[in-house]
Amino acid sequence: MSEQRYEDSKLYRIRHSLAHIMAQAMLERFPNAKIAIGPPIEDGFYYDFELPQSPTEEDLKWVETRMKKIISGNHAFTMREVSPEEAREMFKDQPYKLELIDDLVNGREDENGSQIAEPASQLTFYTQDKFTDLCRGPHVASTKEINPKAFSITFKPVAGAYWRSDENRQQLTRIYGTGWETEDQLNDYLHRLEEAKRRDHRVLGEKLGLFVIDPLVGKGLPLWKPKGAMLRDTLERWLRQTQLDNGYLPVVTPHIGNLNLYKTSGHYPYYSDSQYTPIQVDDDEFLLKPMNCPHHIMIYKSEMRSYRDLPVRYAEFGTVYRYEQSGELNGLTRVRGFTVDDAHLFVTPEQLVGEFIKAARLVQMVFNTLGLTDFRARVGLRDPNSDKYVGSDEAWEKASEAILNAVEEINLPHFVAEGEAAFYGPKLDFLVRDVLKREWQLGTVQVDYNLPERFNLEYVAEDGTRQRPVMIHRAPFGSMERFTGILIEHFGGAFPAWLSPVQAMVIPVTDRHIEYANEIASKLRRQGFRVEVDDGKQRMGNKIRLAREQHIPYMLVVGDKDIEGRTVSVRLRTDEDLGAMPFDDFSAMLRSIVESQSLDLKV
RNA sequence: GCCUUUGUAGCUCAGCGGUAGAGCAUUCCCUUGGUAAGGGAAAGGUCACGGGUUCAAGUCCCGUCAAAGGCUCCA
Repeated sequence: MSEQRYEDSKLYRIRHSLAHIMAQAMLERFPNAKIAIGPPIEDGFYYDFELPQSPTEEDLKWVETRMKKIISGNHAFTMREVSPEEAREMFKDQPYKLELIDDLVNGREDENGSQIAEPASQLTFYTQDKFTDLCRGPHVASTKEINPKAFSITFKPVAGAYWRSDENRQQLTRIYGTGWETEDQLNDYLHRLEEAKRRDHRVLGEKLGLFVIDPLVGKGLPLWKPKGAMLRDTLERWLRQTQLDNGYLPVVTPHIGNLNLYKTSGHYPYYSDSQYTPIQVDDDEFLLKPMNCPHHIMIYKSEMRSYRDLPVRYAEFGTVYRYEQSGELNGLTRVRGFTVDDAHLFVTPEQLVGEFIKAARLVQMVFNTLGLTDFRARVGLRDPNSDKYVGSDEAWEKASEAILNAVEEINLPHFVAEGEAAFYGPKLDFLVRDVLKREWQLGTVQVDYNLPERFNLEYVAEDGTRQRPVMIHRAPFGSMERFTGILIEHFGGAFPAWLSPVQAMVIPVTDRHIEYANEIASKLRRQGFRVEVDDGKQRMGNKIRLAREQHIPYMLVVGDKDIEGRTVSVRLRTDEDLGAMPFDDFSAMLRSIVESQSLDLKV
C-alpha cells in the first residue's frame, strides 16, 4: 500500500483553505494590507502580509473569531480559469500578486537564468465567500468541511519573513496557524508542543544543571557545569578510544592562527563574514581558529610522507570560533565557540573510497549506539550555478563520485542536495531534528581534493614519484555542543547509564545510615562509577523524588535491613523496584550495563 | 542582521501609576522517617541596564543588552 501524499490529503486542502480564510479575515481587519502567499505546511499553514502596523493580540483574536464565523457560513470554494489580463486587473492593488502573475506568465527563472517553471497562459482563481485568491489549489469544496474548533492562529507569535525568502527584499509579517480535522487532533498537537518544551535541551540544561549561557561571558558561549561536562567528557572519551582503536592519531593545535594560514587554505575570503575580527599583534594578524583543517594540514606537511605512511589520520577535539549572526544562536545547537570532534585523513586516491566508507561506518556506529535512528543522510553536492567553490571540475567530479559510490556500497539511505557542499568539496551529512522539529547537521564526512592542492601536499609513491594525497574531513558528532544538545532532547534528560552524569544516588533511610551509604558510594566510585550520596536533611521520600527529577538511573536506598544483609535496595528511575540486592550483584549488574553501553537500565 | 514578543528573588511565576509578593531552592530549629514533597522560622530583589514623562514608574514612552518564535544565514 502506498502512503497518500500530503498534497493529496484532506488535511492539506483544509490547511490551504484556512490560509485563504485567514487572508480574507485579515483583509477585513486591515483593508490596506498587501497579501503575498499562504501555503499549507507541516502541522498547519501560514500567510504573509505587508501590514501598516504589526497586528496585536486583539487583532489576531479578532481574526481567529472572524475565521470561525466565515467557516460556519458554509461557503463553497469555487475555481475559475482566468486570463493573465483579468488576473492583473483583479490584483492591480496587490503588488506581490502582480509579481507572482508575471512569473507565472513568463515562467519562473532562478537568478542564473535557468527555467524552473513553464510559462502559463491561463491562471486559476479560488473564491470563498467574498475573497478571491490567485491559487492553483486544491481546496475543500466548502468551508463546512472545516471544523471551526480544530484550528488556531494565536498559539504562536507573528513572525517576520522576507518576500521570496530574499533578505534584500521587503520583510513581511507571517502569521502561522495550525489546523486539523478534529478538535482532539488540535489538542493533541498543542499538547505535543508542551511536551516538546519539556524536553527542550535549554530547559533541561537548567533543570539538570548541565550548562549555562551568561551574557557577561558572551552570547553563544556556553559554560559547561560539572554534570554537563561529565556527560560531554564521557562522549569524548568514548570516541577518542574508538578512534585510537581505528588507527587515528591524536594531535593538538592552538586556538588562534596567522591570518595567512586561512588565506592559503582559502577559508578567509569566503567566510570573513562569520569570523571574529582578526587580532593585530606586531605586524601580523591572527584569527581565532574558525576550523581545524589548515592546522592539521601543516602537521602533515611537516614531514616527508611515503605511500607507506598513508592513510594518515589526525584527530583532535578542536575548539573553533565562528561569529554567527545573533538571531541564529540557539542554546547548544547553534553557538559561537564549539568543539569539533575533528579528524583529517590523508589518503592515496586508491584508498579514498575504502577510507570514506570506514569513516561513514564510524558515524553510523555512533548513531546506532545511542539509538539515534531518526535521521536523514544527505549527500551535499556543489551548486552547478554558483562560483563559491574552489578547485577544478574534475576534482569535484571525482570527489562526488567517491561519495555516491561509498553510500551505495554501505546501503545508506540518503538523498542528494545540490548546493550543500563545503566550499572545498562534497560531503555526506547526518541530519537530526530537535524536539521543535528544527533540523541540525550532526555527523559529517567530506571528500576534499582541493586543500591538498592549495597546500601543495605530497607523498612519495611506490615508483618514487611525488603524488598528491586526497583529504577526508570527518566528525561523527559534528560539534560536542550541538550533539550533546540533541542528545539531551533525544533522551529527554534520561541518559543511558553509561552516559549519565550521576549513575547512582545512594539514599540513606535516616541519618544513622549515612555512614553505610558513604561506604557503598566509595566502593562504587573505586570501581569507576559516578555515584552520589544524598545526605541532606529531607526525608527519604523527598530524596527519591529529587533523584527521579534528575533522571538518575539507579536509586540505592539503604537502611537497617541493608546494613544487616550487606545489600542495596535498588529502584530504577522507571519506578521499577528491583528489591534488595547483595552489593556485589548490583555492581556486577551496573558494570555489565555500562560496559555494553546498553540503552536499557536492566541487562 | 531583520520582524514580533518577553525580561520582577537562584528557579517558576503573580503584581501593571501610589512605600516589592507566592511556591520551590538556600540557612537555622524541631522531626529519625523503608520508596513521588514532615513541621516551623529566617534570609534573599537599586523589579535586565540607561534615559525620559509624572507630585509619584516593575507598572507609561525611548534607547541598550539578553532571551524566545520566525525569516535570512550556517565552513
